[in-house]
Amino acid sequence: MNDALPLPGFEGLTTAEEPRTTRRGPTAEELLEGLNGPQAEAVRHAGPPLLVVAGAGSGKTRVLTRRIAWLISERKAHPGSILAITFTNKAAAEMKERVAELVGGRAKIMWVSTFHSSCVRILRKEADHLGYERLKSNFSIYDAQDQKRLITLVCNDLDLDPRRYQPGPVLHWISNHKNELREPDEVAADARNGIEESYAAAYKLYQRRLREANALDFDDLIMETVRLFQLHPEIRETYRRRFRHVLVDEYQDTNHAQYSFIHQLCGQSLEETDEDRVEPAELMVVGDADQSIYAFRGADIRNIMDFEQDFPDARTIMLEQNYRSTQTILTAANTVIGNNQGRKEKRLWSDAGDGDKIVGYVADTEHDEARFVSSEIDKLTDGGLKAGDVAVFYRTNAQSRVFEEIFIRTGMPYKVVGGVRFYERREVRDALAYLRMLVNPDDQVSLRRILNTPKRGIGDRAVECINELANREQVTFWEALQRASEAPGLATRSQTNIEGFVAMVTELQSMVAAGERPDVVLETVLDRSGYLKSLEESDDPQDETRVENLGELVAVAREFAEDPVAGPSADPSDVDAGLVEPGLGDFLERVALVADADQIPDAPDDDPDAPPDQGVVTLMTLHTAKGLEFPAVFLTGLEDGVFPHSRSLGDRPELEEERRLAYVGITRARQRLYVSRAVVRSAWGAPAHNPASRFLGELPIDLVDWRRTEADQARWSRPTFASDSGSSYGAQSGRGLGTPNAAGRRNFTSAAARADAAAKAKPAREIPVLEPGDRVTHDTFGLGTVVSVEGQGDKSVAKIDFGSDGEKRLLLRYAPVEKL
DNA sequence: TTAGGCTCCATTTTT
DNA sequence: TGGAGCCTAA
Repeated sequence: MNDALPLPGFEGLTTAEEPRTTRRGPTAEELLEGLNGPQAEAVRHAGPPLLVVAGAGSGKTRVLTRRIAWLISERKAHPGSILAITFTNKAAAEMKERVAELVGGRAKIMWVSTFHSSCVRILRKEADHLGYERLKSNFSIYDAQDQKRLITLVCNDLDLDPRRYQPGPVLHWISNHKNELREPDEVAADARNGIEESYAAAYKLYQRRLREANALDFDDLIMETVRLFQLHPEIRETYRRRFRHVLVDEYQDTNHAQYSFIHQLCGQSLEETDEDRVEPAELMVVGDADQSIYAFRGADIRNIMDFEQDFPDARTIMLEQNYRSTQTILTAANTVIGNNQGRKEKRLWSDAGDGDKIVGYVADTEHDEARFVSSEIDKLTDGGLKAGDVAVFYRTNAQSRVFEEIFIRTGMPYKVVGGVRFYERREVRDALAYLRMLVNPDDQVSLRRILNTPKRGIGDRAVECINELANREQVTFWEALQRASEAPGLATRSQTNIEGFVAMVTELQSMVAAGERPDVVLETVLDRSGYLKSLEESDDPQDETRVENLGELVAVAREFAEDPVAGPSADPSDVDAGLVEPGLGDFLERVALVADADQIPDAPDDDPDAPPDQGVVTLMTLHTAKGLEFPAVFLTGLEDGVFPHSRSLGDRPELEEERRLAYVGITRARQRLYVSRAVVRSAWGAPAHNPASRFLGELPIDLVDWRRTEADQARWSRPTFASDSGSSYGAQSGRGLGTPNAAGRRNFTSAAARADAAAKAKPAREIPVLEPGDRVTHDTFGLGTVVSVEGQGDKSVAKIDFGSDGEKRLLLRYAPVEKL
């Protein structure tokens, strides 16, 4: 067994300084203790690639950590030969910690991180081969916001009609191609029509601009690493030699590029003739196709479905025993997910007993729903549960507001996970943009962002002139700024302002060059740029919290400067090996890769006002909830158009992804599950009327205890409406789906509630039976032609082309549509 | 060039 | 409902 080989090419990484006094590792018995058959088998497995199909709550994290410990202490694997890839930085930190508990400090040397972090480390190390001269020390990593700014510039330069080519779709298109590892030229050659040509042109220029800015976006991090491996087999072999054990968590969420990365390391060697060829690393992937909820960002469920074909001698182990939830909850989850087609059957079971029934509630409005949730939480906490045991899930971040309002009113401590994250706040991004352009002046996006922030009299006109100079002289934007006097048509006033700016930046850069600590640089920047002052002098009350946030950012930087190894996603192995001396660039890299809500010391929210030991109620989106569990879970907003989201209605794959999301939500609950919906929900101003989510109908009827149903709702709601909210329900959109345009709204003369009840029990109006090609008329959109029809009865949804108004997807039960 | 008022627009999910 | 971008006046 070659597990104990030294690490060729990584001589710097030895375990020599590792404390030899570490207690003896755990025994085999200890490592297998408490595991069931399949779990133990996965831990002990050796040899061929292994797929562990891990149902929700089946203890996969435990299996992963035990296996890593097993590799180290039983199979004598060098910890440095282990590469474990997790989905979030948080998961990585936890895993590392838990392995360290088992085998001691040796665990530090493992690579445990996300795909992105791993790739950054490889790129840094191998930067010389990539042809970006300065890549090694100071490239910027562009996140979605930066990408958006850049693509806007690009589309501008290409004179693309901004209405037709919006940043979002263009970026999405580019991202898809990057994930498929397709270069711009390749894509351009395949373009079939004008639109695709424009997209390809945008891709090409975008990529060029990235390069000029010494920047990589998130997709590049993976793509460039794979390309590096493909172009330089000798580098790939180095890593193949180093990483003898590769473990991938959440495999169902990998995209094609990530799959290729894994394949480079663990596939059969490509050059069969190569004498040096290295046996592929031992691979274990863990995942659950039913929990794949990231297709929208390129995750390819086929990666896990086809694992056995991709790795021919692979073995599969199924973990179906659930240690988390009651049988009631599991049965519900199984039934719902059973509606998806083409999945591999898997039945979770539990010996925890049936437990309580699922509680259902139909609310009048979203406020009513929030009240219900709040009062139930009160009952639960009275009954001995802690606030921290409770979570409220919703589909979109915007839905958190009603809950926050009621929790504030009732004094229930809570925290919202996700939402506008710390690193996405404007002031934080501004500050980071300053730092980024100091480290990497070619970073045009950052530079432009802060050029006139705070206002220093360098407006659009001036930027335009500089840009022109840059293009004419073929120099970077920063170089052009330094030569502002040569810019054609630049006002003297602007020129003076620019010179002042350049002087300030130059001075700050010398600080960075001198190796000043990140926190010191940051504080100086905030001071010298006048940014802090402009906030302090502002009378906008929001700016007060902005100042506080900047203080927080300085604190983060200080913490990093003092102890770069501590904190989230620390990768001490490089630090230990002296490969990294933490400076401003490393701080920025860390921040770019860790833009994750729960990593942020948002302690002010968490600690002070929380009653000791009680914790706080957690509010989050279903996506954020993946991987977590709570004794009591509220699944809210179960309405067609909200969850499943309106954009997924009528598209089978997307709808199935929504269903997997429901599955994820349900299986987060340990003991108690609540499902609720609101008949009327205010979305962007006007109240909208949503039918019950189809997922509610998929729950086994005898498992749900309906506290309040639509029938109750119809019976009781009118007085509620009159006393509760009087005025606001006069005019309502009659359409639950489609675009709730302000124009032509249809009045519900009676309470919306009654209309819904009537529509549900016995349609108030005949539902028109439509076929593709039928001509129809709509109260708002006028004449249209039916494109397609899905679903039946009161669930049927028609896609109708209204000419200039575009195509709409309408739920026929509500849509004011008549067949002609 | 900027500030302030205005309209209009939009709402998935994120490493 | 709110935020972001546009236009106008100074």
